Amino acid sequence: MEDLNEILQQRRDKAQEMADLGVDLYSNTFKPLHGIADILPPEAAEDPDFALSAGEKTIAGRIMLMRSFGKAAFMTLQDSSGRGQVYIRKNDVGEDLFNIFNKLDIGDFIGCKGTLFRTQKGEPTLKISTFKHITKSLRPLPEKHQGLKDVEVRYRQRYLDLMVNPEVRDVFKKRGQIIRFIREYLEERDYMEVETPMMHPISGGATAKPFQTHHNALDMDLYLRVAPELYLKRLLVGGFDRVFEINRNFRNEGLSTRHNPEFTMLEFYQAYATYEELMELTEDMISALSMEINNTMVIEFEGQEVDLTPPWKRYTMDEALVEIAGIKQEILDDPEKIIAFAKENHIELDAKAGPGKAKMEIFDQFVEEKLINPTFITAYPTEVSPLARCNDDDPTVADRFELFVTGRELANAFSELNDPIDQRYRLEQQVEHRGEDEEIFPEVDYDFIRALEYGMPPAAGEGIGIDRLAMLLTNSASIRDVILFPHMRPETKK
RNA sequence: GGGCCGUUAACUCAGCUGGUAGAGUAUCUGACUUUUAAUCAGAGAGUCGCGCGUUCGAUCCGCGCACGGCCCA
Repeated sequence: MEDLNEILQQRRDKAQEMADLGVDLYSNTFKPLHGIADILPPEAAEDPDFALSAGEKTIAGRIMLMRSFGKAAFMTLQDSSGRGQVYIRKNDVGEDLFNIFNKLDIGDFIGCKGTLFRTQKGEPTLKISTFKHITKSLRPLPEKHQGLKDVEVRYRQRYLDLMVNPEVRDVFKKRGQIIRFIREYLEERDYMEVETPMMHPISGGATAKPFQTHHNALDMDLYLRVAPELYLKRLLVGGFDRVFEINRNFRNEGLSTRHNPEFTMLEFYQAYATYEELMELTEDMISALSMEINNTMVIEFEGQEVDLTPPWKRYTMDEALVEIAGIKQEILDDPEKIIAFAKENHIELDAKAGPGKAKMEIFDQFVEEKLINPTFITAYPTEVSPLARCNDDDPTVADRFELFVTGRELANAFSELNDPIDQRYRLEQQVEHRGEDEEIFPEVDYDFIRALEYGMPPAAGEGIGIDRLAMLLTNSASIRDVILFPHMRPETKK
């Protein structure tokens, strides 16, 4: 027998009493016809001249609040449209139903029929002519004013968080709108949505620690994908000129306010485009998205103002290091001095790391966090861009950009390398120069090389972190606030 | 992995110099047919995260562990 505390036991006792009165505690026969906030919109409460809809209304929802007067009561009901007030009187519903009403708990679902009116204080309200109990709640809801604050409970029991914290519901509604907007935006531009494998025999497309798994029937090891890139490019080879995928990537690395082991990426590829055209597209898409979601291009994030109005600032990596970090150009021009500079600044570098890697690490440490308004950084060292096309005039840098906003990387894009000989060489170099890290498994994907040998049209491709984009547009400090069920350690039994 | 902080009733939080625990909400009982943090009267509700230690005595001090948060790597 479960050991129940007082409140849980009282709820169960009341449930039994209701059952004894002939109430089906978990019925599924009531069909709501109206959304609560649709017939009782918040603006109607503000505006005394707002005309309430006439006729009988049929709603269903969870009881969030109750104010009882003995023979009458007000309740606040909540459904997916929002909240609204209902009024019940013993005279209106009769003694039998009112007895059942007296057994209701906050948290129960009920269905109500009635008509709309305004109370003496002007609050639009549904006057109940009859109601039906729909679902019993056996646990008490969190406190009605303070809500649920304990972040651990909010993440572990997100259903509670969503139930009682309307602003959390809004964040996830916006997340859905963001993804829908991006889909429509790309489809309008003749991009086709595709799905590529989540389980890869070779972990490729990015340098990251993968999760490993095993297929029993085939007796083969597999990796959860760290990026879909190599498969999407195969589709360019196959003849789909514009493709995109919005899906999960998995990286077996630490957790932080910006990292969850599974996260959502948009990747898209466009044949005959260059990284410069993708900068234009990115500016246009994200600024339009901000208008769609927040009706403004000037948003607040963590107390600072961020202006998403295009055009956005552009720097080459060297320009950013000189102008923002104040590093002398002569250091950047000399591979030995760059590595020495990194070491002087306590940046740990792998023994085989070259000047490009050092430059990137210096950038991460001295520049990244200072890029608050959206900023494109271009001319990345080719050394750290194994899948990108080299610049025609300066092959030491790649035709690549990354986008930074609020000190965070938001997007990474480049003109794609489509020379199979060069690609094979660069991937083999990557394997050869792999670090001492035992948890990454660099391996050349020779089928990808073979695909390039058939000929991939020139193209540009980009990845945008959807979670970080959602953070930006919902003013959320932690990635856990935009992921419905963020990764947590197992709950310890209390 | 390191540093700092947190964990007390279902929820939000107090708890002094170590002396065996409090409030509001929620719940229960009673009153109340237009409230909206409804009101009024009364009541019940706790393994003070877990373990060990110090002490006559630990929610409080020390050590360890678990979970979480923030910062750093």
